Parts: sequence; structure tokens; C-alpha cells
Amino acid sequence: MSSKFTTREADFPRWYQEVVAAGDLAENAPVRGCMVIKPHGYALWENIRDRLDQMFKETGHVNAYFPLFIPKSFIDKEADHVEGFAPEVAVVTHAGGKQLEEPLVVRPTSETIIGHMYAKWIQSHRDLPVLINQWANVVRWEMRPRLFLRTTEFLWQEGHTAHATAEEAEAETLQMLEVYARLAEDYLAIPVRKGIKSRMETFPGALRTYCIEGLMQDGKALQMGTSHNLGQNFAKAFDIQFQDTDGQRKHVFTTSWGVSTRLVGAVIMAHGDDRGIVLPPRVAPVQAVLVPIFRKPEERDAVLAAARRAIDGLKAAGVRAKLDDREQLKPGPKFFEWEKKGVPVRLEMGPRDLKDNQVVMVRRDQEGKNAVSLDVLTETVLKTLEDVQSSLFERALERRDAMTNKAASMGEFEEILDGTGGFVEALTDGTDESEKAVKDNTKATIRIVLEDGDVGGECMVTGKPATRRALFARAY
RNA sequence: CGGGGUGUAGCGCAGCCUGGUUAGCGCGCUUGACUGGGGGUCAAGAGGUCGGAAGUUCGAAUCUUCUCACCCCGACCA
Repeated sequence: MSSKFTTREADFPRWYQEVVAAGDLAENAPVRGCMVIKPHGYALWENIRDRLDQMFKETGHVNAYFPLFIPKSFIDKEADHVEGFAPEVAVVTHAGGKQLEEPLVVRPTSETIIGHMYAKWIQSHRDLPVLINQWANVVRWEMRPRLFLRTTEFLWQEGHTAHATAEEAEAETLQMLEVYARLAEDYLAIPVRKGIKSRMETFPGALRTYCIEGLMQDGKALQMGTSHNLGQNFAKAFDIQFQDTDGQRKHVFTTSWGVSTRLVGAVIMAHGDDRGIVLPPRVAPVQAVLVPIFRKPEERDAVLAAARRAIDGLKAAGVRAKLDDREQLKPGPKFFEWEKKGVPVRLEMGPRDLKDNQVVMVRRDQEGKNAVSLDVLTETVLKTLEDVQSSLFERALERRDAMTNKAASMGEFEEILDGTGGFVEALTDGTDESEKAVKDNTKATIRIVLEDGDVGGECMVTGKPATRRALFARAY
């Protein structure tokens, strides 16, 4: 019954690695920083992807695909963009057995190539808005890779839209932030803080960056999605213009927004326990697993027949249910395996249960076992899945709130960070210098700016009158 | 790029300092039997260019030199 994992409390990063491996989600590839996403991990990503894709379609977006290779000169066209991405870009200099005329960048993100295409596609206000998303892999050379959280190659989606007015672009940016927040909270059961990034944390080339920030169990923040209002920066760099109703040629306003396979890491770090991964039912590839128990052949036949009926009932009700009828494994090892994989509900069915017309049900998020009559199995499982979903969210919310504090001075600020960690709300004078000083001294960064302007009080760094209220945290 | 470390079976390691028969251990794997309501037991097996190269030696996983790879700690990021 005891766990073999390093506990979260003892060493969170190590716990994370062990749990990812034990849950059979992914492993490191021969190339440093790259990962192989295994079937169970990929199924998890597919569920996130499918739900998001549906949400994008519901908000009027369509999918397209842009190429992996981008002429290096494209990246150079937007000054902030080059500077921001230069250190992590992979460049192809040779191909076809010779040196290339112009090096090709392996996309770290696709604003530039998409901007180039939009310049061709957009002529008139009648062509707007353009609402395109793409599912793709991108490469950003990483020095400190961590499975799912930070990998050199990762899977993501990037939405790229173009609009006639600044207002429309801003509305789009905020709308997609909302979509991300809903995905995180309703689907991944992770409460998030929504907000705007400081200038220092803004996407290279963007006017404004909004984001959702989750808090992990170790008190560190995780950026779970970003939505950028790019203003006319890329429109000007790539000359994306349209003729408006007034006859004038104008630059469009663009946005971009993305979430990645990092979300899989978020789910693990937000909900996992010392026995392994715990998956919210809505994303779980397997929501309920049934482990049959028997000794003699006649027991086997009876149990398996009843088990198949139960599974069929669950599947008919839309539950992603699985019968684990592998005969080479005893029930015990199966229990541990599914537990490590995070399956929300486990059912055990043996001869004793058959006699009583019941199964034994175990919730992944709780201790203990309960008997459930076969007559009400399907509705009980459905209800339990909903319960697990909401209690995971509630638990994460309580943890988050308990780890959100205010600091009035640097002393208090550091005390909180070194104690419980988590989000710390504090006042600063809003300068890059103060923000940098906090980062250098405490490793905490501004996750979101809560308010700029007349906030009262004084800057915790300089003591000058404060002009900004922000949420800080140490982050992944 | 600066500092520290590791390469021996699929994985994790011992052996090296102090050279000496067929290079071991745990887990995993294969076959079989007994087992089966929370990680079972027994038996029999398979699996190795000891990272690579050169050298010292009668003899090298072990000593020397070179080389390659990877990992950890310090500057960025969805």
C-alpha cells in the first residue's frame, strides 16, 4: 500500500520525474531536451487538443497549416522579435548536400511566416477578420529541459488573427484568454489567475501579452497560456495592409495566442499525489477501469461476462471505460498500474461481488472503497466522475488561495516566498529596474500586473510612491 | 561557456584504489508450476565489443594518455 515515489514534500522536481515515468506518459529522447510522448501521455494531449479545437471552432476560427522552415530574414524583420528569439532558435544551414543560400530557421513560433502570407491574402476590409489557428510543433533550444514543462521541441496550437481595428484585435485577444481560462478551470480543473504581463515579460514584438497563471503544489507558478495583442507591429514589419471602407490603405491589427503540451505538466503538478498522477475525469483517457478478480475457470467466465456487461453499460452512457482482462497480471499489480496512471475511478469485480450483485468502487482522489449495486452502476460512475472533477478543482482552488498572500515590504515578500511560496501581491514603482531587482534578489517574477496607476502605498524596492500592484511568484 | 561528476546486460548499480580463472547483484525479460480481493513463491533460462582509440604488461573493466558522450550546478523561456 505504501508508495515508492519520492514524496512531493521531500523533492518536488524528483517526484515529478518519477511520476511521469511511472505513469507511462513520456520519456527523454536521445537528443537532449526532446521527449517521446508515449500513448497514455499523447491520449491526454489529444483530449486537451480536441476540446480546445472545438472551442476554437465555436468562436469562429478555422485551422490551417504553415511550414516548419522559415527564411531567416523573416525573423529579422521585427526588431523585438529577433532579439527575443535569437538565443533559442535552431537554424538549418545545410541541406541537399550543400550550404543553403539563405539559412532556414526552424520555427520557434509562426508570426513571421504567417504575417508574410497574410500580406498576400489581405487586400480589402472585406477580407477581414482572418481567424486562423494551427496545430504544430515548434522548436526553442532549451538549456534546462523538463518533460512537458520545458522541452526543446513541443506541440502546441498557435492562433493568428488579423483585424481592421485595434478594438477588434483587443476583443479577440481577451476572448481567447477567456477560452484558455475556461479550458484550464472547467476541463483541467486548475484554477487560474488571468491578467496582463509586465513590459519585461511581454512577448517579443507584442503590444500587450495576457496570460493565465496556475499555481502548482510546490508553490511555483506556471504560465499555462498566453494571448498577445500584437497591435500593428507585425502588420508594419510584413506590410499587411487593407483598403478600408473610407478608401484609405491601413495596416491591420493582429493577435496571436497559444497553449502547449506544457498543460500536461500542469495537470500532473496541480493534481498528482504521492501515489502518482491524478487525472481530472474530463481529460482522462480512461475514466473508469474495471479489474476482474477470479481463481477458478468457472469464476473467470462468470466474472468476465458480468464485467463486459458493466463496461458496455458504461460505454453506452459515454464513459471512457476499460476492462483490464489481462490474465498474466494479478489484480494487485493492476490496481497499482492504473493508480499511477491517474485513472479517476477503479472498479473491482470478483465472485463475492457477483453474489451480492455489486462492484467495489475506488476513487483515485480519495482513500477507501465502496460497494455499488450493479443496478445503479452507470449512473453512480457518471456522478462520481463529476464529483471527482469538481473536488479536484475545489482542492486546487483552496491550495491556491491558501498560497496567495500580500507583502508590504521586501522582507515580508521574501519571507512568504521562502515559506509557503505561492503568489505574492505587492506594490512597486512600475519600473523595469525594480522588477529586475526583485527577480535578481528573489527569483520571483511578475506573473500578472493587477493594476497600474494610482495604487497608493510605496514601492517595496525603492520606497518611492507605488504606481503598480502586481502578482509575483517564482515560476517554472 | 565556467565549476563538479558519470560511462559495466533493457533499467539501476557493485567490482577499479591494491591488474590474475567462466565479470557480478537488484529490478525487468523468457518458460513452467503453484498462486490470484493491493506490488506473490519456486524452478529453469536468455541477455555484456566493461563508451571509443592507443599504450604499459605474460595478462587490463581495473594502470597511463588521448577522445567521445551524457548528467548536475551558475546567465533565457509556452
